[in-house]
Order: sequence, then C-alpha cells, then structure tokens
Amino acid sequence: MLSIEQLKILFPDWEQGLYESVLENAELKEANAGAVLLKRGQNIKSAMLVVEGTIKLYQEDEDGGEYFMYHLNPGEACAVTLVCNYHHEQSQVLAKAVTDIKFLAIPITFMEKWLNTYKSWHYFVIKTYRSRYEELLKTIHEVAFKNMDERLEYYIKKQVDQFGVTVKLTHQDIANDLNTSREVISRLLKKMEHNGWIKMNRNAFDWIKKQN
Amino acid sequence: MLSIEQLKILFPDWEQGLYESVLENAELKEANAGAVLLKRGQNIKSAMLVVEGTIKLYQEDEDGGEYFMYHLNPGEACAVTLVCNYHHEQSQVLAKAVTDIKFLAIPITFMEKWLNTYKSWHYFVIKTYRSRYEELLKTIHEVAFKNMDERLEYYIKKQVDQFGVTVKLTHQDIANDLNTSREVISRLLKKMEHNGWIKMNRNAFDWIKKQN
DNA sequence: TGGGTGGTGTGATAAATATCACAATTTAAT
DNA sequence: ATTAAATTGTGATATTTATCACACCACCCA
Repeated sequence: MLSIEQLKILFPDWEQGLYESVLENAELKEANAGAVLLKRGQNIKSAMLVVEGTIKLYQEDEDGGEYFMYHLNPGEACAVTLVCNYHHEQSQVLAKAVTDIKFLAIPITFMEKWLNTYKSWHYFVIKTYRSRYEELLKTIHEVAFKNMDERLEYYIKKQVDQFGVTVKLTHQDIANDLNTSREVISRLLKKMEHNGWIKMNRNAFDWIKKQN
Repeated sequence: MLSIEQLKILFPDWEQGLYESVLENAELKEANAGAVLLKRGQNIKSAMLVVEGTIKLYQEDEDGGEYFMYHLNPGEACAVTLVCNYHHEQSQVLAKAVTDIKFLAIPITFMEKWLNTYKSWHYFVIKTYRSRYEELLKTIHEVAFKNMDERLEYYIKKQVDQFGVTVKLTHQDIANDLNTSREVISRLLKKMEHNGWIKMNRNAFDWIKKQN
C-alpha cells in the first residue's frame, strides 16, 4: 500500500483526515500499458486517482472510433469518475493506460461522504472538473476550427510535453487517436519532415522544430 | 431586485444564508437579445447566474469563427465564470444572449468566500461543472465523428428542445453556429426537406421529423 | 412603385480528407 | 534463413466541405 507521505506528495492540499480515509478505503490497483480502464457505456463503480504512470482520455464513437482528448498524470483524477450520483452513471469516455500505471480506486459510496466531510476534497473535485473542462475546450477548438495538419502538430506537442521530443508512436497509432486514416498522417508527417520539423525513424520520430 | 422566493424557485437547493448573501451582493443585470456577454480573452470579473431568458455558449476562434456548444437557461450558471482563482482568468468562451435576458452578476471575490461558507454553493459549482463537462463531451462527439448532415440534425434538435419545432434562424445563422458556410447549410436543409424532415419557410422552418 | 437589401437556390470548381490498392522495407517468429 | 506480420510510401480516386459566382425572390421603405 501507499504511505501517507507518498499520498501527501501526490495530493498536497488535502486534510489529514482525508489522507487517512483514502488509505483506509481506497484500493491501490495496477494496470499494464495499453489496458483499457474505462469504456464508453461502462458503469462507474469507483473513482480513479492516478498514482503512477500516464493515462489517456478519449471520446469514443459508437462504432469504434476514438478521439484523444488529454493525459492524466500522477496526482490527477479522472473527472468523470468523481460523480456523486446515486443513479449509476455510465461513462462517456474511454480511458487507456499509456504506460504501466498504479492508481487508487475509491468506491463511489465514499464520494458523497467525503464531499460532506472534507472541504479539501470538495476543492479537489472542483479543481479537477475545471481543469478538464478547459482541456475539452481546447479539444473543441482544434477539431472545430483546425485542419488535420494543425491538429497533428497540436497532438505531437502534447505528446512531447508528456514524454519528450522522441515520439514513440506509429503513424497508425496517431491516426487512431485523431480519428483519421494512416495515409493522411503519413503524408502530413512527410511534409513536416520536409519542413525540418521532425526527424523520422521507424516506430518513432523526433520533434526538432524550434518554437518561435 | 429579485425576491428571495424567486431565487428559491430558480436555485432550489441552496442554504438560507446563501440566498441572503446573493440578494445582498449580486447585481441583477439585463441584456438584449444578441448581446455579447463574454468574449474570448476577456477578463472575468463576475460570475453569471441566469435568471431569465437563454444564453448560448460558443467556442471562439482567433479569427472570428464560432462553434455553438450549449444553451444556458434560468437556474443555470456559466461554468467558466465560477472560477475561484486569484489570478484573473481569461475567458475561453463566447457567451451571447439569444433572447432578452436577466442574470445575476456576482463579483468573483465572493466565490472564494462562499466556497468556504456554503456547502450548497460548493455543490452548485460541482453540479454546474459536471453538467457542462458532459455538454462539451457531446460537442466533441459531434465534431470529431460526424459529418455536417448529422451535426446539423443534432443542432436543430437542440434548437427544437429549447424553442419548439419552429426554428427561427436563417441559414446563415446556422452556418455561423456550426462554423461552416451558408451554402452547405442551404443544401443540407433542402435535402432534409426532400426527406420530409422539415417544412421550410423564409427565415424559419418547422421540424416535422417523427422521432423513432 | 421601384429600388435596395437580405435570404435562398444552385452550378462550377477547389481544397481537404477518406478510401482503395499495392509496393517496399523492416522487424519478429519459427 | 525464411516466412509472416507490421510499418511506411505513394498513386489513383471518391467523398465531403469550402469557395466563388450569380440568379431569383420576398420584403422593407423612401
């Protein structure tokens, strides 16, 4: 299990009692890179707080399409699972582990209780929703106004922020995340290579564009 | 000014003290149909709670483009203005009055205070963020996965839910809201007319499609 | 009453993206 | 080492959407 010190580093602004209640009631779970943690339509039975590794959040189509929205990192929570609703909510998002991960799973029965008991939990929930709301706004901005070349650049930059300038993704991976086809991504990447923005390798490339 | 009884009808779940504090500190403002209430990049100086009329929320592009996201109705609040942040946040959204409206403007200094004082305010903020987060998810779903014909149908349905089966919008209005061109909307509406989904008039049309 | 103006219809064309087909190359597996 | 699978490159073509051009019509109003 986690120590209270580790918890405090991950979630610095909580009350003492909240740390204790989390240690007591949360289950520390693990999942391997690539694991699907949450699916569209799936019932939400526990909140998810990231302890280690990175999770990717997607909007999922009825027929298999996916669109990448944002990353979740240690110290962050999956907003959609922080519900305080009696009626069992169904997930509207898809969550996948990018790396091997560890996370705290907290049964939703505690959500309502903690909202009543811990002010710091309340703030945490609000902060989580607010920051994710803003991520969704950015996503809408991309997909409503930008062509694929700009969306690809935005996507790569998020990737670089997360994992560094070497992007270890196949063209097909990227195409899936942007709900387009591999050919489109291949051609756009080739253009970026011509422009000197990336250096291509098999299964990966380096982002070498100088930011202005 | 508003009476406390009116407030209770609009916002049924608040604490007594919160009603009083709102009446004391909020300013009841009015705006005409079409007025821009909040612009991209504008500093947020007060929270906005809708009392009367309808507001439309948009994502706004750098160069004038707009994409409609959702309606705000009486009893609802504009999530982005519910910030509890010291540093002055800038709006990422565009808010326009659709009808003549009345709304409560609450200086942001109270936001932080109320979060500390009123549990019901805390819940209200969370509920607001949660429901808007879900609206944004739906918007992403449309714009990431659907072609313009389906997005138009989704748009019209939202319009019908708000204002009834007679949609009083020009093709240009709709085109602006969906960030496309008037010709595209004209052609798609013509197709809908052929399919017997709508009955067209000048400046308006009726949605007569039977839901399955 | 005769212009404007704004709303709509529609063809032609361009641009962006999707889809299909297939080759070439690298990596993985037996 | 040889085959199989995965990755990438690229042409051809179809579809969707954007853009341009212009005609027509309804309505307001001077």
